[in-house]
Amino acid sequence: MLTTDLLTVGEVAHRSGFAASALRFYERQGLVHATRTSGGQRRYERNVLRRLAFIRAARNVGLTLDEVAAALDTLPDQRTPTKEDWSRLSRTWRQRLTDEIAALTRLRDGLESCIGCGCLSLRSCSFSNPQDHFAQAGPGAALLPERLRQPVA
Amino acid sequence: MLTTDLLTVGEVAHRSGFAASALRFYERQGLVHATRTSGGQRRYERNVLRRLAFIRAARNVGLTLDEVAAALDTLPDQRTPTKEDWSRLSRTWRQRLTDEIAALTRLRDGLESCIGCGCLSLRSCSFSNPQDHFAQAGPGAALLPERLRQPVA
DNA sequence: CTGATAGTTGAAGTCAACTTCAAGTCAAGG
DNA sequence: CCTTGACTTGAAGTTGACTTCAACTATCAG
Repeated sequence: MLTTDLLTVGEVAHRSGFAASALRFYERQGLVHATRTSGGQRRYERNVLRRLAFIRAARNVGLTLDEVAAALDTLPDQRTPTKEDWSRLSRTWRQRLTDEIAALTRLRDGLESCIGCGCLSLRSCSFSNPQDHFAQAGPGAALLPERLRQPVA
Repeated sequence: MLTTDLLTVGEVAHRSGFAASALRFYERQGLVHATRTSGGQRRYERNVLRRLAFIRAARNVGLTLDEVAAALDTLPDQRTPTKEDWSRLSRTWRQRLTDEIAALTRLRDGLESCIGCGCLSLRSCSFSNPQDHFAQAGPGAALLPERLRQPVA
């Protein structure tokens, strides 16, 4: 490979929309790879852009970076996803989105039927208790899948 | 008011589904209030349960605690929300849910039309670039409203 | 060759919403 | 009175996904 078409971190940052610091972070996490110049600076192959696009898309769907890493690991030898991979992985994502949409819709419709009833504290209120079970959420960031499981006593 | 119907933090925790530590945290944040025994232990009035149900419902919709606090502040003199208040506030929530559902649906439909096309890196891919603008997200937890705005370059 | 611009590192900070901890104090049944 | 379980506090830790910082170093147009 010629050095001619290698990208600097700044170029990749600009073209991918990720901050340079995020690219360094992703590298530490093993999500992307870069070669180095003799002076130690990163040089990226062009296909990193597609890989980053894949990462961003996965993040948009709500995958954690660990999940993204796992997904990328299912690809033989770290290659950038092909059409087939994309199709396979995106089917899972579609299901995830569908589930989230369904959960949000249930929540909204429960709210709809609750407006004006003031029944917040009742167990029968579908808005307060969208999933009918008493899961305890852990600490940390409130992600969508978690917050759809919070019932009211 | 008689001391008879005041609740301990453990009782409130059990009946509200919030951990006792969360109740203490909410008190520091000014979201709930408790009187104290001569020995310094918390005693809650029964209506705190409705207030907590309100908080949980708001959290389920995706409001931050700051937003919940702001919402509770719109209630005259710290009283527990009435039917009217609940109705008023929940109308805003409904819109929020509707927006989130719409955003997720757009995302999924974009994905749908992209399956098999492998077009991830193209600007025209509605899945990679759901909002057609180039917003930079801040740090911190990936919340739903944020992650729907992440485009791919 | 030089100066501006861009890149390097590890460590520490950020944010939200809590939880966990250590070291002790209170309440109440027996 | 005593024991046991519930309660108290402030400080620090947790999680995920990064960002910021300080103190250098590399690259390259002119």
